[in-house]
Amino acid sequence: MSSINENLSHFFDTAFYNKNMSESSRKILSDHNVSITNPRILVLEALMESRNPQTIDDLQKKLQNKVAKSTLYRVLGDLKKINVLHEFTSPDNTTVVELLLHDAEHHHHLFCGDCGEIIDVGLSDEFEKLLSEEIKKIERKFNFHINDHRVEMFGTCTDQCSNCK
Amino acid sequence: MSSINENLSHFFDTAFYNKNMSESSRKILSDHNVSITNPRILVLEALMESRNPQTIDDLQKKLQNKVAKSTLYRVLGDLKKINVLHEFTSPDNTTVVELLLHDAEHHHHLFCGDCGEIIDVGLSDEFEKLLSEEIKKIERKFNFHINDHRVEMFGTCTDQCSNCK
DNA sequence: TAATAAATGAGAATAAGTCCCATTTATTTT
DNA sequence: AAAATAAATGGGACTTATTCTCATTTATTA
Repeated sequence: MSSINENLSHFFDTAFYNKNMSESSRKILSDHNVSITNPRILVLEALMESRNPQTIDDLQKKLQNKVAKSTLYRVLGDLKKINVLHEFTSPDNTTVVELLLHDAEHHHHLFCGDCGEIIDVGLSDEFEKLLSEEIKKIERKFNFHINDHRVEMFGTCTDQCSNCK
Repeated sequence: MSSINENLSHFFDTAFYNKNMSESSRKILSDHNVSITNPRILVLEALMESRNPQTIDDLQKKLQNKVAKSTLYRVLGDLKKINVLHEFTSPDNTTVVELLLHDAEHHHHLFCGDCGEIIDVGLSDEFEKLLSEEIKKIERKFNFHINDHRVEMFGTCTDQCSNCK
């Protein structure tokens, strides 16, 4: 059975271990030649605060009176541009965002239709290998160049989601 | 190499073969105990006109001056409720919709980042079987009940998309 | 430290989707 | 088949998420 700690691991197994979030944030920005500003640090910190994907609304709440709405959207755009942020849409059509740190493992998402929680899920290496093979077939068949893929799983947590119990 | 005809096949291999779209639309509605109205027929016809997923905007253009915007959304909602319509979001955050006829095969989506085209893709039976196994593992691991899944693939068509050439 | 360039805040503008209600259309009853 | 009832529609107002604008502030460079 999975635990929050397991989900957190991809953050804490990293070079960021033992650094505080502000330092980590600065490093992310400087590593990508993006100027280091307070709003950017605050947004990155908010993103780091939880392991799983968050809604824009979650972020806005965390950043109330600290970062303007327009700035929040702009900073998220900046982070997408340097590929440290992944944005997607949950089945109820809410925009959701998560940090993609350099060593964050390739993963997929599990959506709870009851509470809306979104959980990062890794699939086995063997399976990913087979999926890559399958994708190569699709590339040939449709004459496409495929550079990314994602498996989304939809269901309901029976007792596990933090919001659901 | 795939062809449009192959993509169309899941429509034309069906009971709808040899019926016109209006008849098919009526049948869909009556089969689901939904009252048969003109706007519903028009929306269903517009949905049947193309094999691949369409944006709401595509539909609005097809239905200009025939179905009010509010009605279009309402009818799409009705069709979702009776499970003949699948709605999802493309990577550029556009809402996209496709008919799910009773014998439409389980399939996935391939997104072209250049032209925005979305293509229905079937994966091999063996692969789907392995994916189901993998999903069973996830259900146990996260204590979830998973009732649906989707593989999304992102890339660029090299010369194949209808809009791209 | 001054000059220049970039980023921010606040709110106006836009766009997708929903809601409301008077009218029309479908269904049921007689 | 017509009248009565119930459901669906059109049109526009409303809401909400996101983007845009521009004067001010903050960061970077000289």
